[in-house]
Amino acid sequence: MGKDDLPAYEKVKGWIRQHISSGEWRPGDPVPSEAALIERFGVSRMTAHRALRELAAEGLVTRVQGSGTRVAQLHRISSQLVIRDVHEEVVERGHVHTTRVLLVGEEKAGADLAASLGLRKGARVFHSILVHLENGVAIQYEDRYVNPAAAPLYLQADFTQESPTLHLLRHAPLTEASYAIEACLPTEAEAKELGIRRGDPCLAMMRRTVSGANVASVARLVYPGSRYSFAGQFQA
Amino acid sequence: MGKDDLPAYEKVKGWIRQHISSGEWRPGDPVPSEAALIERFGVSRMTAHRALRELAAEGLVTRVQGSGTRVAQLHRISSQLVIRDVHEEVVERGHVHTTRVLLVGEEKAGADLAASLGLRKGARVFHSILVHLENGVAIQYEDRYVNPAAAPLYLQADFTQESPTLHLLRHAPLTEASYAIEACLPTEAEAKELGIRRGDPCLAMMRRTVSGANVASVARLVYPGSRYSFAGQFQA
DNA sequence: CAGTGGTCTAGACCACCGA
DNA sequence: CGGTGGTCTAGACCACTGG
Repeated sequence: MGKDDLPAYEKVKGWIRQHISSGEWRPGDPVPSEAALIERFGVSRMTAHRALRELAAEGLVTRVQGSGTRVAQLHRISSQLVIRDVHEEVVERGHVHTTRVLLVGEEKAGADLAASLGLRKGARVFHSILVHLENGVAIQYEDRYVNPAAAPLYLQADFTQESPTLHLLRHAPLTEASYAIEACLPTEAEAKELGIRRGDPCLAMMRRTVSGANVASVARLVYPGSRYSFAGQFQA
Repeated sequence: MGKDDLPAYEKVKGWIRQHISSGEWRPGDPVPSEAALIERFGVSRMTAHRALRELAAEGLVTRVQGSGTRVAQLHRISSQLVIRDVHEEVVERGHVHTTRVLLVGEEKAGADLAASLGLRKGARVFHSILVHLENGVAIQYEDRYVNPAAAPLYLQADFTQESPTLHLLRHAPLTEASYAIEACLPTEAEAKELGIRRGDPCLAMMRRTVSGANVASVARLVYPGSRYSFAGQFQA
């Protein structure tokens, strides 16, 4: 069992994958055509086609109508960068997550902020500043602005029990997000709250989330460089 | 035209996608079954199935055999972080990429390095240090160790013409990679070559690539924080 | 022109879930 | 048990590529 009960298209995919990762078929080399696979595996064309189509979607082969299928030139290094709720992440490591709430309130948006949130200048926005601690050590300074239209109950939330990220996910399902990760030095306030020096490098993530028709939130998350890194991996 | 000549399965996908991203169908809500889509769109089951299967692969819906298809819980922001060849990236921005080669040579690996590369302590390894410039401005300091077994011709390469990444992709097709992104301060050498001050924060990426049975390379890539960021986005 | 991939159909059998 | 999704086939028409 095991390999025997794999679907036919998976067998075909595995066979091709093996020839590629073993180096037998080099980038640019032709991959057997659908007709050839039909003969070799005794499958229908739809099945052979699905195998090749999925390999193309995975970036392992390149297909050109009328020309054929070839081993892809560059296997890009890519990886799913998953941005998660801090609370979830810390708890999963078996550690204790606590939150220090520095500010929860309402403000009038300046021009830049209003533009980011898709609101008029001077519109009411919610503002929160928190520090997240892992086993008592500060790992993230979270400065967040929220669009009241997306999460009207934001100010009532108890952020020591429910993180802002979680509150937003619950009340404003995510449809779109963009982010940028930069290196920076902490502001004076950030350094003080994180318990680091002004000269200690930090990772800063700017994140903007959209829920349906509204921009839900813009946040700046600052991580002490010495205590946090983004990691990931990629497998062919 | 335009939307009219889309394949049927794309029309079905678009229709479902629209209902989800507009917020009309919330996470957990049921998505029309294959049978329902067959009726509504007048397509065959294979076509309806393909639409739902691809949406599931994209993470937009969840399918459970015997139960049905539902809108996925989008409770994590995730996005394809693509790590690309610097040269390609710069050229794509319409800028000029140049390289300053600081070192190309052979060394004996210390214990840590040997372990990373899967070699014995004291084994021969290739070592290169380069600076990549975009329109004459340094954007990346690349310190790389290469396993001779994976790329025997590494020392002969002209890195002003072919970046180390590209050379490795050509001679040692990528099968696996892992990375970590951190914030750090540059070393004295890095600061000097990048034209920044010792106190300027940087992004550092540690990258380890595997090709077939060999670890191909370990690299440390340092980016000036003021000139580079990793960005991405996620769309439902 | 022959060979390739892109799409689509109408049926089929199976495994699974929930009432 | 009926409804669901997972897989598969045999055949079809089309668009594109290359010699």
